[in-house]
Amino acid sequence: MYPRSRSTPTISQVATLAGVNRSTVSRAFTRPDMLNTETVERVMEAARSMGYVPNHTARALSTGRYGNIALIVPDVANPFFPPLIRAAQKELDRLDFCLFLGNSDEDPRQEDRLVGRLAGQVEGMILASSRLPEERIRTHAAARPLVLINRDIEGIPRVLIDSGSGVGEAMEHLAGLGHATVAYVSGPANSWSNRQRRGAVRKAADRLGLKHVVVPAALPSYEAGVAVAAAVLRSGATAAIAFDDVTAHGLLAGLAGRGVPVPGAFSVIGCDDVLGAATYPPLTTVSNRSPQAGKAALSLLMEVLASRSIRDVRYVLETHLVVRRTTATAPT
Amino acid sequence: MYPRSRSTPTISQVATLAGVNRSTVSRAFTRPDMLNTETVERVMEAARSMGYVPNHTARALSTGRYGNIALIVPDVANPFFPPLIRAAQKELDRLDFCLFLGNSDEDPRQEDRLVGRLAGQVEGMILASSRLPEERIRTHAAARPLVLINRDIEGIPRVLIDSGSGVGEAMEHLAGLGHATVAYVSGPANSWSNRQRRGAVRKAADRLGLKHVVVPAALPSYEAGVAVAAAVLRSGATAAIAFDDVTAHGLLAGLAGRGVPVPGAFSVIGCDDVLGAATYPPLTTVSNRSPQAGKAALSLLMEVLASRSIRDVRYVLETHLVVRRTTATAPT
DNA sequence: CTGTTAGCGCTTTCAA
DNA sequence: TTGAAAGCGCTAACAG
Repeated sequence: MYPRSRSTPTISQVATLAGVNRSTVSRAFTRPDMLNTETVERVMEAARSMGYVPNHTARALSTGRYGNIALIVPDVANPFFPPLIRAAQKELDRLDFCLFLGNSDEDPRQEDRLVGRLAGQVEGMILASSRLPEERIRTHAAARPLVLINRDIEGIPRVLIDSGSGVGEAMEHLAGLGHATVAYVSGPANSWSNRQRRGAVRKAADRLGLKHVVVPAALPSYEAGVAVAAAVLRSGATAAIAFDDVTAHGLLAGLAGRGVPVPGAFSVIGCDDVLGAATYPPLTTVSNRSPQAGKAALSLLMEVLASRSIRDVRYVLETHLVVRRTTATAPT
Repeated sequence: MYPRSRSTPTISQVATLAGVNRSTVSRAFTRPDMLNTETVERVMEAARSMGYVPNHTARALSTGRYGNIALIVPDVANPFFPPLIRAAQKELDRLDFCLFLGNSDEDPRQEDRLVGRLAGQVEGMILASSRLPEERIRTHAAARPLVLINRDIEGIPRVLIDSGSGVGEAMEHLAGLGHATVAYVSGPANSWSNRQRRGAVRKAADRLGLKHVVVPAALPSYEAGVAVAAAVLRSGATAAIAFDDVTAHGLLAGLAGRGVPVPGAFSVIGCDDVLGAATYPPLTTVSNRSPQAGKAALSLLMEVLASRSIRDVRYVLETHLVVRRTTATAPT
């Protein structure tokens, strides 16, 4: 059996033993400077002798300061997020905060549910790549400190990884290699990053005089990438930019499965650089800024917490093209 | 500013709107069966219209049930853990629990700090691949429900991924290919999995009449794998089994950098199958059971919570060899 | 400096 | 089936 909650000494018990009022015990722990030195000592001695530890939950309920924040992501297992989570954690440790992690499984309803469940025990939240409709996000943001990653909503503090810059470079790279039409393998419909990347492809295509087609993949997953290979080939493109590295990786496999040599017969570019040089051939991709995004989002959130007010911050992280070995001259 | 009273509706506000007592609202959420069906509906309707969600913290203070559990891992960014985390999350959602995530950064002191910080707000914790000394784990386990993953301590409920079975198969595979001496590239010194894998290599080597050498890698990381390549080559082995896929992947790169063709001149086997077929050549490895481990650990923890007592459960998940393309006949 | 007095938001007897 | 009332453990005005 584990010691029941009853067995944990409360502030009152300590107060009785020390012969002071409960508030004095409270102050001995939170503002010892307000108290007589020997009073503090007496209280601390009593506390120590009983093994008293302040109850985090009671304190949180009373102060509204939870010492917790929540980070909600669509899929922990998507390699884009772990570095972001890790970076956020690192900052939180310094601040003596705890981290709630939520996994929405790419489902807006699940995400909404998580926000609700977590709301009562955190001081603020970070929504990474939120799939929620803008209106829901605004509602939540009005109720509590909230910072967005890769979601661009005016009036809500947000950190954006501008893959547009990198995607632009990718298009130039492709144009330089003589590709005339490129396919964009799209990601989740309600993903801001997806819209941004699709837009960057279109804009660059116009600027560079290339043709482009959009080939939708259901989810950002390896399997979806494999499945989309046929459609990509059918599109008449000689190169593809995929929503992310995971999808690109699947596409690579799908292409290989159809006997299409990369980069000889077809060029592929990913996004987010999460696979490193692990694919074969090593994937040309757009750089990854997710750790920086995690850190920046946390700093922003802490600022908001400190000031108790929302500034309309829009923090943008630039990306660039990382050329590896899945791109080459267009086939003739 | 985030208005305090306006922000999150409380049970009282819902009660007023629904024209019932606070306790009735409470019951509508916790024991609807105790109430008149239409009362429940009226309350729920009011709650929905205000966006009311029960406050976890207040509930916890009142009931002593926190509805939170903590999962501590050495490194979220190590691909072994995200699937495990995801699996745990999925179960928790069903149970309406929230998940605290702790990242110890492979540092026992940090892990200890996390346990302390989290202890006061969770009903139980799961320590995955804990780097803590046994004595610290026992202390923590005595104070609260605790389940271990990949750490074998008698008397504490634990889920073990038996990579021993898979490593044994790997050794047989290598022996069948004519390799006479194999290197084990070891992982973190205080990792149970590492000890287990090293032991399995030794045992199989004895059984099969092979020679084996242990080559230590500092951390389970790509970089460490690259760095260890020279030592592996120097060891006289013609094949290596690495502590995990990430290390194996680095080793592959290190070998390639030295002009050693794999599998022609050297065979490599990983562990945990976290890279899928993403490496080149696709990595022969030992299968991954981490999602099952996450799910099992959570079930175990919930059992402990329900029974309020510790059973000495030792739940073992078997693994097997996944042959891909980094192993071949020993060079002559 | 320290005690008094209200709560924080919710659950849970005990009555009605 | 529902309401009234008493806390859960702690903090925070407000006195003194």
